[in-house]
Amino acid sequence: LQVTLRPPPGFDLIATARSHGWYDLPPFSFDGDSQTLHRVITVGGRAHDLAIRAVRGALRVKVTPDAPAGEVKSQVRVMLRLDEDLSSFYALADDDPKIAWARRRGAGRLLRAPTVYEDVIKMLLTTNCSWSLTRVMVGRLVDKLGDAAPSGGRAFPTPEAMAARDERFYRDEVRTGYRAPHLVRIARDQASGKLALESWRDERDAEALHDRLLELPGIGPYAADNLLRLLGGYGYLGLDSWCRSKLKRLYPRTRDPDRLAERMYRRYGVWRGLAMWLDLTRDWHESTDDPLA
DNA sequence: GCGTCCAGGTCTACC
DNA sequence: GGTAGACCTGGACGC
Repeated sequence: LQVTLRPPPGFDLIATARSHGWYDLPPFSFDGDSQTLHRVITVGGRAHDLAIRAVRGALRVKVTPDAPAGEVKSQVRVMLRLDEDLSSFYALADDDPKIAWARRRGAGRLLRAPTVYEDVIKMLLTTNCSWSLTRVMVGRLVDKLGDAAPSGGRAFPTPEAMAARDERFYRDEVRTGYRAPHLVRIARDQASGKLALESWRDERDAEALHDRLLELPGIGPYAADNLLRLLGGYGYLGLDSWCRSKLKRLYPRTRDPDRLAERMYRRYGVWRGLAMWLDLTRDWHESTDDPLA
């Protein structure tokens, strides 16, 4: 099956795919040579391969095996944020020499998973470790519990599949260390209905949502700020060791990157988290090299 | 080959 | 409300 989507004006697939590290974690992968974003999604309990390419202003999605086009389109729209309105952010950025490039480049849409659940689990696996360890932990989780697609790649595990395993499994086999009990609790609460993470996409009160994110086990300020971005709230900076070191590199005269960021992006108000992220990742969009290689 | 450090932090106990 | 210390893993680094 092949489906076609009409992206909004100015949309750029490459800038969206490589907007942050998610493209580097399965079930996403990005092929720089063919400029194709690959992804395994689950539709009707089965794993399907997607290959997403930009062709003459449209998005072409090859789906294997066939799946209902409407369901594929709706998952692609969520992942690529096709329905997000960034016009008021770009209006602010146009006056800022540091970030005015973003509109021209089509940057600003942050890639996300088709489910909030997947984003939460992955964000938890980025905490207190190197990016290479995040990649290893997510890879093992997907390999061991995800359903296989025709390509041999696997879908992200469902909450039910994850809930069926215990803490030992996440310690000894996925090797997530002290994060294991958090994974079990989030998976079981989501599978049982005690948590309803997918409904959080409809929450428009960013502060209330931020508070709820912080209540999740293993999710602290860094992870909550960044998850909120994936839910459409950009008012928090989500500073981590990578951001701080990049801020120091870009602005070597600063001694306190936290204060600098607080001051420098304040004018963006509810968009300040996005403004900072784009400022820090500008070089990712200026080169075809993989920034995470 | 071995020890140390720290990376896209969080939580608890204690002041 | 502020802070020290514990917590898994694996890659980088120095010796």
